[in-house]
Amino acid sequence: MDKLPKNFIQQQIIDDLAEGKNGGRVHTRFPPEPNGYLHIGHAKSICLNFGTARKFGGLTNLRFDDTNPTKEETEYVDSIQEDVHWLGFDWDDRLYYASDYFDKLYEFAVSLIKSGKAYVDFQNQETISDQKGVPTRPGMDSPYRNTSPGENLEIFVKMKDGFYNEGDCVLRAKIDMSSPNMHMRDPLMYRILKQPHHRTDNKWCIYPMYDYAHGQCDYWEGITHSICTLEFEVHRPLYDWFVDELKDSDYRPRQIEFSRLNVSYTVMSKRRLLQLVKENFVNGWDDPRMPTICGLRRRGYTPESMRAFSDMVGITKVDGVTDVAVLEYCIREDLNKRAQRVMGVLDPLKVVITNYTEGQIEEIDAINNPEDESMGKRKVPFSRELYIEREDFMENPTNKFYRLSPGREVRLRYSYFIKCTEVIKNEQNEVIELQCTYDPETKGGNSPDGRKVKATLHWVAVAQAVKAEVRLYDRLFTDPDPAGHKDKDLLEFLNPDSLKVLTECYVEPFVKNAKPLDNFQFERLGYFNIDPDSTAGHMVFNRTVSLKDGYKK
RNA sequence: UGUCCUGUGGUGUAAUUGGCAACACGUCUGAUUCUGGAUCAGAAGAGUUCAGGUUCGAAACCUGACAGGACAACCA
Repeated sequence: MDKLPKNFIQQQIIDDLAEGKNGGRVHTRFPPEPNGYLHIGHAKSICLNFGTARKFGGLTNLRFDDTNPTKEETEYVDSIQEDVHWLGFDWDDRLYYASDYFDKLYEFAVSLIKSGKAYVDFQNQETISDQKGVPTRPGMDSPYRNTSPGENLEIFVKMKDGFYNEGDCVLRAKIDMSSPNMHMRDPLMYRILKQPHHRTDNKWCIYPMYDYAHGQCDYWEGITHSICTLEFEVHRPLYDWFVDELKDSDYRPRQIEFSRLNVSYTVMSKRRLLQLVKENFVNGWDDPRMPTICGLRRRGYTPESMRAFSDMVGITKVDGVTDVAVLEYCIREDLNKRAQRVMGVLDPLKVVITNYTEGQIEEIDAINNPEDESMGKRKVPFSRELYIEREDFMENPTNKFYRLSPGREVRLRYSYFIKCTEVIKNEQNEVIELQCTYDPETKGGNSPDGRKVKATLHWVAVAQAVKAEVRLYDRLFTDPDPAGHKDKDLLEFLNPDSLKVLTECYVEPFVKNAKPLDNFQFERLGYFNIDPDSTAGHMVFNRTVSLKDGYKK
């Protein structure tokens, strides 16, 4: 984590340091608005902010950007802190809220009014908007633009004291109505919202706008590098304008923008994620199909894999879409080294070993993780009646299929070679059972005569297996860039098969005392974890990601 | 008919700041293997959006096009 790949932001920090700016300090902040759950794009920003500061021996604050009480809730504040911690980062005692600065922001507004740089505008929203003009044409001055500072101050105090109603008036900065940058055309600083705030309750009825609050909060916290996403690029002159009015030393925070993360086959905007939750297209913010941090956590992703992903995608100003395969690579790579192996059958087909003694049970040695010897071994029960994966049998095998078929010998992992002698079907001509013979000489999985088999199958013993529910997830959308079509609604691309619930699955008894979120590899199938819905009597697994499959039909 | 930003293999990034385009994912071979996984070895795939210019030399600098994005919430 300490040696992130070099990127343009680090280069700028190096340059700033070389110029001796800010006394050699590096101080960043992660400033979410508590209006939703964090997603993997935020994870990238968290890793960038905390990781960059750490690299330069600096600090990172967590700050809730809570300037709009109509959208913000304590539920989100709590989940955000949980997610940042889970990712492996800590802000020590530097937890801040924009609302901590409401008094100071008010005082600063008063000083701007006194120096004639802010005024109260009583026009309605539509009129103000019309006067702003359009990007290609200059705007017009408001008739309230030249109200005297004294009068403005009097009005602003009344605004704060609740004398006016929502929409009656706003406080605006007096900058430049003909600026080519729309954000400089006398931007709003305060609006009236007669709404309780999740932290300040009813103390305020005027609330600062983001643009008026952010740079000042950065300044008061001693932030040196205020990293945000590209859409704030055009806000930077305004950020600088307020900081210039405020600063009283050489220190100044600097805003740097990078491109937000997009991942193929999913969406990354809080608004759209909220829609998926509210309209029940998913089962909540932590639905394992969601790109939210809590969703990915529930799905089985580890903090390590998410940090690795964050490092891999890099930091630039280029708009693009990262292939979800990169994310999947990161979790496979991590879990391959760490996950406990176990055998589980998702679509069971019964196998009876006709020459195996009825009632006999053998405890077979199995390796817990071939990538990590220190994880040791476990015992797996073997008996006459087993389940194998239905797709591991083909009655009339194609030439690329080398698993079980009539007359063919394969290995059951860690146990014996078996040969299929008979296929039993029901009236619908469906295969319901296989009769096989085993070779007692092949115990442990190798034949003393050196004969080879082409396939090794996973299996579980019928009587000892734990019955489980397994939830298989597929991409939420069928289009690589579902939000990227101007003419089409995102919902048109919802994948109807993004969730498949299997209720007749069997897993070896080893998993019995596992806890929610524990990761496993089901051999030959993929990585699975225990869903929090799981109970002692009803185990529920999520498939985090399948194994790479080299078998092409 | 504005301002700002961005254009490098399929994808994401890199190129020590002007020195014959590198890495990762993905894809495809082969070896190996009691996971069709992992591992190992290798391959294909861009001449850097285009056109000019500066230079011994340009992905990088300049000019001009073209393409994409952001900006006209009392959202952040």
